[in-house]
Amino acid sequence: MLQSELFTKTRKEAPKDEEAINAQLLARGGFARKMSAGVYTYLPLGFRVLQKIAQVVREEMNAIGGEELLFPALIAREHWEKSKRWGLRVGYEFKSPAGDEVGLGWTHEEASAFAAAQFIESYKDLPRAVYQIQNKFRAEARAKSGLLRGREFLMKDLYSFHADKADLDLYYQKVIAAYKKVFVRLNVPVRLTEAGGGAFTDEYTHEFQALSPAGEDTVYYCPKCDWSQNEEVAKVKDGERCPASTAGEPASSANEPASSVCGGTVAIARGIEVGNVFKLGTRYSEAFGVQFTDQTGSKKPAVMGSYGIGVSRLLATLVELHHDERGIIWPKEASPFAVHLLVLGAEDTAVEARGRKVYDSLTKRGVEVLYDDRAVSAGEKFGDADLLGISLRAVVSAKTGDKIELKRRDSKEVKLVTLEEAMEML
RNA sequence: CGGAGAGUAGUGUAAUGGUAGCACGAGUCCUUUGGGAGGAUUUAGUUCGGGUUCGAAUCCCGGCUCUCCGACCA
Repeated sequence: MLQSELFTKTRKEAPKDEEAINAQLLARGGFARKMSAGVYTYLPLGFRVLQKIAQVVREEMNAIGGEELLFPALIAREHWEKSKRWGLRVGYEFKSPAGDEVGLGWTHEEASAFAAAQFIESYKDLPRAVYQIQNKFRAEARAKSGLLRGREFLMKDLYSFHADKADLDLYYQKVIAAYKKVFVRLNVPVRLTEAGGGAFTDEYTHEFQALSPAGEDTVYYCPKCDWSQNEEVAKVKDGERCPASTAGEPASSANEPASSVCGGTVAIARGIEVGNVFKLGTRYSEAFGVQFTDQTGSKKPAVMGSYGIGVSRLLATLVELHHDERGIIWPKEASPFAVHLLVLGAEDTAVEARGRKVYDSLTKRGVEVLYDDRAVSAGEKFGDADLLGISLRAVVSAKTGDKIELKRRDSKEVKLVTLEEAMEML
């Protein structure tokens, strides 16, 4: 991609109606712009990041047997009525000019159960898991924190169906493991945190909390082990002894006797909820008739689970977690391009030709390159490179001779390599 | 939804009752090219509706929008 042809431009100053760091940097870089409170356009650069994140999520969901599909966003009132979730004042609900009453999907337990009911008939059809990556709509009373809490946001939601609770428990742990992989790949350290179920379930649930001052949840956690609870369910406060019975064990039960051997002291921090997992039981399968015949010939409702990752929230979280005074620092797997190639002094035709050759060679090899071919000063190119935060910067100029200067955005080190060496690395 | 604050060229800001100014951006021209360079020139604005006043960006009332705190919430 030639930067001179990019749809967006960067800005030196942040819009004054954005206070959150994620919104400021994303707006300045031309990744995303607000259209109204809590509603953002993902511009080409931001959309690329979103797709990178989605791809990581997709790979890990596929790895645990998830099948991707796409549910409708428009869900008729009758479906919400079945699960008694019409009129909850969580979603956008309205009557269309044609007279039909619909709710925009703020979650898809109804849609997934409706679909599953049509295909799950026997214990041989279980377990199954489907997921989608789709915009969710929520009537937030107050959108805030830039892209962290919007009224329309991109989410990955996975729904699983099981013959019994034991199988759900097994899959629940598989999803947790898969989520951990996602967050490791995206360089988002998380705490698996116990929490309440909100409008989804009465059971205890788990959230993946990325500790950050920008977060809106309050998390109690133990720095010495994995124990972590959302304040909405926490029975201890900061400064108290860690209630975990064993260090390193996932925080799976609040009711465990506190025969503490961890010895840590509970700390408090703000957290961004980037993922969550729910055991739904049979509430939705009963409402929608997701039934199967077991080995003995009797009919049973499937046991369900649902699991979410906020894809657009993750994008904002990445910015909150990884930035410096100059701009964003994208982790490699989320970077909109693999390489940001800068050519300096391109009015020298020899330099211009070398820059073009590097761009063509890398592109031909399948490397995604943003090529800054603009006729602007070196300072402006460097400034934009730092702001855009592409994980690897390459410079071609009179100074680099036949070589290419490489610098990772998250490092100060630069090294000179040949085009061949660069091709090897990428 | 309760409370607070803010809306001035594309962007960021000044002007507090008396000629709407500056910077950046954008256009044209010249110079410049390893950390947002310089000069010349052009462009473009008071959120909307009422009111007070000789006169309103400025004061008052109402609407709309945005931000922040709270409630709620992935």
